[in-house]
Amino acid sequence: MAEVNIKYLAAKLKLSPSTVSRALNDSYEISQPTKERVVAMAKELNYQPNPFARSLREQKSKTIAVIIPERINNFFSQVIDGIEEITQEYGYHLLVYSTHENVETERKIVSYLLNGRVDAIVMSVSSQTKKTDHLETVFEKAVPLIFFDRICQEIPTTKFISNDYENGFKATIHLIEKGCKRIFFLMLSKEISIGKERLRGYQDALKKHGLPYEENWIVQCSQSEEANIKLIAKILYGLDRPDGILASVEKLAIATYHAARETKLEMPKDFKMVSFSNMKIAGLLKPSLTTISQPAFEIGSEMAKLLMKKLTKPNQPAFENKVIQMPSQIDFRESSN
Amino acid sequence: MAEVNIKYLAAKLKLSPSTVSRALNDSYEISQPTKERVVAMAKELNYQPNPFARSLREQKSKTIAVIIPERINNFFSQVIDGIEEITQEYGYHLLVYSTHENVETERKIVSYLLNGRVDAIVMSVSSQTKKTDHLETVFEKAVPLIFFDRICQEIPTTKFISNDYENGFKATIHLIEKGCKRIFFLMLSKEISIGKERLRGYQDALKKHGLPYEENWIVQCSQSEEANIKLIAKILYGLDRPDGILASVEKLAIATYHAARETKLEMPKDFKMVSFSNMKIAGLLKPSLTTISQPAFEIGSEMAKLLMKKLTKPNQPAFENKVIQMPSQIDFRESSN
DNA sequence: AATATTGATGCAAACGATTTCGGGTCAAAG
DNA sequence: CTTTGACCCGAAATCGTTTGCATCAATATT
Repeated sequence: MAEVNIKYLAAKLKLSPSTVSRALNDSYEISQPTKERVVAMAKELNYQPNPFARSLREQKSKTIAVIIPERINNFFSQVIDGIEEITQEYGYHLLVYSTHENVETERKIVSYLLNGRVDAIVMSVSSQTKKTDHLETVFEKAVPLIFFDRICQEIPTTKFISNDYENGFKATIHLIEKGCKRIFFLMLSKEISIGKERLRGYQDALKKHGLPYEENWIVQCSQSEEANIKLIAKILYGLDRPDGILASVEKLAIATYHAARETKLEMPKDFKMVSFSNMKIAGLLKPSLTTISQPAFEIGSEMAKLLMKKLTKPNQPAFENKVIQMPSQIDFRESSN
Repeated sequence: MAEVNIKYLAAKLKLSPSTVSRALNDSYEISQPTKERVVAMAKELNYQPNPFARSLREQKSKTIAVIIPERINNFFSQVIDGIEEITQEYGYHLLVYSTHENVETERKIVSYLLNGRVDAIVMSVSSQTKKTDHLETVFEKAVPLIFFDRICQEIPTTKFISNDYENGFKATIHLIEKGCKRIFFLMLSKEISIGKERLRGYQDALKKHGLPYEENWIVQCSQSEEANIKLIAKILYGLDRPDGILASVEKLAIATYHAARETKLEMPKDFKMVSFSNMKIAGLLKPSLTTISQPAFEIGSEMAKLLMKKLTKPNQPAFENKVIQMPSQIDFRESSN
């Protein structure tokens, strides 16, 4: 408990706390010899400035909050790795929260962060998020905010996504070219942005090829893995079952694999599938999965660069209200062949 | 910027800051009507106490650091989910750091945390960690510390692992029973604790069945995925190639899948494999993978419970120097059949 | 030679909360 | 009529930094 603080250091050096502080911060007001003396003593006593005192005084925390819908997800893990890559250089810390796709949790987390605990928030909204008043509050309180992947269009700030529309389109065209006529679209929720964009791409691709589609081809799944498997299995059992599936998120592709096992249907013979996914082992699945993978790490590092610029340089403007698209990569594999 | 603080609240209510503080903290010294008036006003103005002022005064941060070797790993993600499940009930925050299996990074991270920024540290050491002086410093500074999975025996605190020895043993026996005679053991590094325990189990199982093994059957892999694939492929190409593999961590099992592709060898025909892994989709691989999966979520939540007890109750003793084992589960699948 | 300037340092206030100490009121008890 | 104690509240110190302003000596300027 005998913490070595700046006062203790000052006493040891027979200087005032202010001089010590300035010396450690390399102020021009302090003479070179004094600086060296102070720095040496600080090192010797292993002095570590108290972060809270500093934060209180400076009104900044050197901490950034990252809010994601789920942790067990390669995409989000990679994004965080990308963020950390940049922020750690600047000595920033990362508070990571998972909403577990629950809006109430999301609201609670956000409310914890409005008191200055973090200097900025990076988030991907939950699939249940429809009302966005809690996010507007963040914006109004002038806490720098960046969205990625699951973005919130209503808030005028910078958002990072990949070319979702284009890839929804391309993936659908790919399935069509492979001979699919009845392509179903699996999505988590009508609310989330990426779902919508990918869906638009899907719809436009069908339209372009003059393929009609039924409303019930657009399947809304839930949070429960089991329920999703059941739902998809039911669809696969149906008389009017799909010969192609576009899964808008990884977990639905996995549910489809399980459903295919249950129904004893085989990809790509009985139906083909393409999925948005950042799974590294997509190529090792049976059958290997055709994926559209986002540049997750780069999305993270780009966001962090933007943040660091804003937070470490003086007089930075607020984030522009724009959407930055980073291209995904499509890897064709057995599941759609 | 017009932050509503306790002084502002006090002025509005024509009370002193101390009374407001007491009222909000439900002190017995404040009359019921006053309390209600204060709480109502606080709610109306959406007052949020400044966390740094509080932390500075209270000398605690309500924040816990979680340090893991890598983020893109189901096991660690699940552990963090388990930790969060408990800590969020208590209003604690989680700072998450990845060492990327790098000791230097680990040292740096740890040094950032010695100034009171966090109330406790939960960690799994990097595979490169051999010298442990930086961890001893944490212990000496009396920052509560818990290890899990990759533990550090030298530090006298509580550690959480699963029954690694037993499972290394069982997995090896299983391979032997399936007819394997030349079982190789893949590990990340000789340093890490779990590797050692799992290795002991492997060795004892062989010994029990009177099977000799060569020193070079114990394969030390690296951090580079590519290098690992090459190394394993080379082993599979060898004349004295294995007919069984026990992978002590998930990423080596995956590397083995890739190596098998390269060498055109097929599991389980040409060789069988069992791996420690928390992959959810082990059953969807080709071939599906026999796994030993740790109760990751429970390890996380148990650690968090212990932490919360220590941090929220008065006069708690330091963590006992003991290792708590939580049983893993083995799922037999095609790869070892 | 008197004054202005510069350089190096110290004093004290501030950041926003909690808490120790102490003061005042009022009713019941002595 | 005083004493006691319960009850309610405010002033001020405190946590560890940073920083505006004051101080004081030495040097530069006129």
